[in-house]
Amino acid sequence: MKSLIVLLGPTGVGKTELSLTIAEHYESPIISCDSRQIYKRIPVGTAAPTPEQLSRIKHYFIEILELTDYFSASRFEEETISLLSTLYQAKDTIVMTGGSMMYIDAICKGIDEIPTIDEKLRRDLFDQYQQEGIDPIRNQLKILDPDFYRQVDLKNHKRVIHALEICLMTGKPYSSLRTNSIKKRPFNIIKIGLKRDREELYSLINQRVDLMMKQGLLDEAKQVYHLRNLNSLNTVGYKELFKYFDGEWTLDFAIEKIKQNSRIYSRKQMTWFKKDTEMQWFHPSQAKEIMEYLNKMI
RNA sequence: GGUGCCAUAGCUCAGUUGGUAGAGCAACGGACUGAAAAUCCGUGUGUCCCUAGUUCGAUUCUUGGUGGCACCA
Repeated sequence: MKSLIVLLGPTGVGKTELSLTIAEHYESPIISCDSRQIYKRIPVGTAAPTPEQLSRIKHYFIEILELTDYFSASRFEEETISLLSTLYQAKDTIVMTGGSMMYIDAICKGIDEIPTIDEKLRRDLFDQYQQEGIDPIRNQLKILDPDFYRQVDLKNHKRVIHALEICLMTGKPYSSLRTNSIKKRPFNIIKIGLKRDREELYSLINQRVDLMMKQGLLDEAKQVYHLRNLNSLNTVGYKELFKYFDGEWTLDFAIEKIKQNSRIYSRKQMTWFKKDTEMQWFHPSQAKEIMEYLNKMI
C-alpha cells in the first residue's frame, strides 16, 4: 500500500527540520506544500529550506517559479498528483510538508474542476471593482448565480468577483460547478500535526523574524521591491518592508508588524487545522513518538 | 516651592447637562474550493487614580491626597 505522510502545522513550529528526519528514515523525497516557498528570490523571508537542507533530501516545489508566474491550489493539485504517481513507482512512502492550508486540502481532498480564469477577464472585473465598487458585480452575480449569491460572504470582494468570473467564463452558475465532493486518492494519507503552546510558538516566531533580518531579509526585499504589486509578494515579511521603503513606516515598526502578522497567520492556520479530525497531534520534540506512530500506520 | 492642566479598556483617546461608559489600534474567536502568507467576518466589565463629602444615586460636582505634564520661581 502506498502512503503519503503529511506533516503540517503553523508557521515557525518546526516542520522543516522534522520533515528531513522523517524523509531520511523512509528514504523519501519531500513535497513542499507552501504557496510562497515555491517562488524564487524570496527564500529568507519565506523560511525556505536552506541549501544544506536541500542537499540532504530531494525537494519538490521549492524555488521553482518566477515571482511573475501564475500558480494556484488547483495547479498544485494537478502537478502533485501526477508527480506522486511517478514517485510511487519506485517508493511506497512519500513525505509532504508545508503550511498552506488550501494546498494541503487540494491534495488530501481534491478541489472541483473549474476552468482557470482568463487574465483579461480577471483584470477587467478588478478594474470595474476599483472604479465602481462591489455593488455592480454583486448585482450581476445575483442574476447569474442566485444560489451562490445567497451563501457567499458578500463583503469579501475576492470571493464575489471570483464567482462572477466563473459564471461569465463558463456560462454556468458557479454553484453548479461546486460539487464539494472528496476525491478518493490511490494512496493512504497519514496526517501529522505539529503544535506548540502559544507562548512558545510566538516566541519562536519573533526570534525567527529577527534571524531573518540578520540573514538579509531587508536586502532580499529591496531586490524585489519593484515587483511589489505581484500577488506572490503580497506576503508577510515583504509587504511590511515595502511600507518602510515607501517611507510610511520606520524599520523597527515594520519588523514589529512582520512579527505580529506572522503570529496572526499562525493562528489562522491553527483555526483551519483544528477542524481536521484526521490529524494526529504532536509536539515537535516528540520525534520518537512520531516515528513510532508512523511505523504503526504504514 | 507656586500656579495651571491631565489621570477612563493592553495602548491612544472620546464621553456621561450626576442614572456605573465607547471608538481606533492591539488582543482573541471564526469563515475559507483555482490570488490562500490572500481575502473577509465577529467579540469591548473596565476598581472611569485614591480618599472624604454633597446627593436617592458620583466615573461625572466639591475637599484632601498621589502620579504625570507645562509654565513661573
